[in-house]
Amino acid sequence: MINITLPDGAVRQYDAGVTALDIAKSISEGLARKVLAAKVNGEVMDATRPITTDATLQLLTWTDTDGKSTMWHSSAHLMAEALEALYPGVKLGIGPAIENGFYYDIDLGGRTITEEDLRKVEAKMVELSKHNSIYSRKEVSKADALQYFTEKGDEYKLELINDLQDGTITFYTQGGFTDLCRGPHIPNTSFIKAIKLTNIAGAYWRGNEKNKMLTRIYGITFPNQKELDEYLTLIEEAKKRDHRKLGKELELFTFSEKVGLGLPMWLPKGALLRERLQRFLQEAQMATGYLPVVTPHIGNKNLYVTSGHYEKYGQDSFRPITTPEEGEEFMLKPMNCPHHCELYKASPKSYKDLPVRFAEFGTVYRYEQHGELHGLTRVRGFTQDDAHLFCRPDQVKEEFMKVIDLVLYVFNSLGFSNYTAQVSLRSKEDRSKYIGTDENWELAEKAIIESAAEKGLPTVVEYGEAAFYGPKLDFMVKDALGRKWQLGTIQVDYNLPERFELEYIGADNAKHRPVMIHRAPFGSLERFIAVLIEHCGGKFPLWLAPTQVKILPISDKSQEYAEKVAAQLKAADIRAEIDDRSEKIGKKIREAELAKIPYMLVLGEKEAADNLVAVRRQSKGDLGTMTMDQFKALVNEEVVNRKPFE
RNA sequence: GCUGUUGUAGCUCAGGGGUAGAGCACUUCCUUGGUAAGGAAGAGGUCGAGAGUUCAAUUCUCUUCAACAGCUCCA
Repeated sequence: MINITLPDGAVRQYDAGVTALDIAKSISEGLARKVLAAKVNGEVMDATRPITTDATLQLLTWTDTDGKSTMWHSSAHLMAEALEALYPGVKLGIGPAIENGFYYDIDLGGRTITEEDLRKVEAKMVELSKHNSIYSRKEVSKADALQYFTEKGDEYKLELINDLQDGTITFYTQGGFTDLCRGPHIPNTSFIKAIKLTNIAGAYWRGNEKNKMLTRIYGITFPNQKELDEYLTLIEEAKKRDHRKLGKELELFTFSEKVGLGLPMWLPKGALLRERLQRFLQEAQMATGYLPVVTPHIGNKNLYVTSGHYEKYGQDSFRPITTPEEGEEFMLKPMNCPHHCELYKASPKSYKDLPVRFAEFGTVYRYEQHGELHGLTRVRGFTQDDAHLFCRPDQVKEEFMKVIDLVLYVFNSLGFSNYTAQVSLRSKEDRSKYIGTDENWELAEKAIIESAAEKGLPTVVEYGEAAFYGPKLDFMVKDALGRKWQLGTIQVDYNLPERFELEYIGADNAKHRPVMIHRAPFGSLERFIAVLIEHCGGKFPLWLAPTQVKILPISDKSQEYAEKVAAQLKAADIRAEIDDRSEKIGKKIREAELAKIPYMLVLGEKEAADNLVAVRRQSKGDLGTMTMDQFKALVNEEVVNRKPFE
């Protein structure tokens, strides 16, 4: 007999070799029907695997993340089975579960697959799922595994098997389909009730752009149709919040093919929003000892040779600008750090001067590959809310933590609560792409890891994500469709100070090297605003709204009063516009609602007679009448407290 | 950059080998209306660009440019 400890602490006894599914059955039949997989001693495995020793057991169902991903992984196998049935000879790459659903990379040998084909594959999957095929696990020797896929003629699987250790290889079979797979899987295909293949895309084999591009089919499955419908509705809703769509509708920004790809242009309303954000951060920075600086948009090529950026990015960047004079080359500024290093050198520094904090909203230009461009989140010209802190080694941690505070202040003020803090370190394998000594890197990595830990940030560590000159702490936020974007970033850098030979005179009257901290709480104004738009669905907090109040006279008779009210609001620093068209009040309200203007003032003869305003709140409706002073106080209170728009 | 999809009026989209249509927006006129669309008339497009096939191309073919999805990349 073995002891099985359940999540509630209860211990039950079973014969050795019992399966999680058996245990579920012993608890209740209803539970057994829902079990997708099991977590045994912390490891997720098939609910049908025998358990032979004492263990802790958690039964995984659809409500568990691991339960979902097990089902989606099994769904990928089901899709592969359907694909083999419909497209004999198809070769399979990998087919994992992802955050929302699964995909399988396939090689159709020159054939293409269309959206309509996906519907056929879906239908085949539904048909196969009804066979209630069991997912059965089998351990195989490397030789047998190689033989199986050699006969099948699937070179991708052979490549995968060659990288595996003999004795660790397992196959899973359901229906007529067998795949190389570590598992785990759901007990049988009947759990998969609702299926949607969402899209087709290309993906390089093993993520390497030198390799062949396979066809990737994405899909998602659910245990019932209702949940699938809800999911699809959610996606539709999310698309309505897309910043590219809202940016156009709310007249915030635009692009022009003639101006160039990835070069956003800000329309008046968007520019106003940008300026509000800029002023907000400037004020916070002035309060914490930053000094504003301004540097030019171009820099001599030698500046970037010194910094190392030219060697690293010169070939993949905008080409240098040449002058009529021979031999002079300038580059569009792709970052502000080298300029700031030279600013630091403008005067000798004492240890008493440090830290020096140079801040600049610096517009930079980077040649991003065509296919990477994406709305405002990935562009070729953008403005960083950049600053460089030059400090003594003993000040690094304190300064770093103050920057974390500033980033969190910015995020909190805008209601960004679901970020992840990512510690981006060097790749463990390939170190050739980084500059500087191991010693400096270790110092920098240590400073970041310790600071983040002391601030209690929930962090994830990613290797290979560091900048070439130093590690980073990145604040990642998701857009409407769940794509992750890096917003705030803080980087510790021991390398550029060395390359630029930055110095300060210490208390010992000797020269020392300062440490540099790069930081940008927004990341870039463009990307930050993109994510902000998607977060609030275009309903900006009042303090940021380009137009805060729309004044809606009921008829021409109230025009004069409307203008008087507008003048008073302007004097109170409230951004208001009058809708003086000869339209009915219902239409004016509808359009102001759709434009997501926070407040509407409906003004007719009644209001004019009593010197009042009838206030309407966007998406909330009529708030009744009040005096101008009351309305101004209402607005002011909301602005000062930076209340989020509900 | 790679794979796939798309490109028709300012916007959202329909159409289709015989040189184009709707709704909204826009202009003018009527209407002066009290909390999510008042009415009428008008104007607006070399159907992304180039080449080919054809008596004839916006429609078919090829090339190219751009957008979108994903991959790769991101100082």
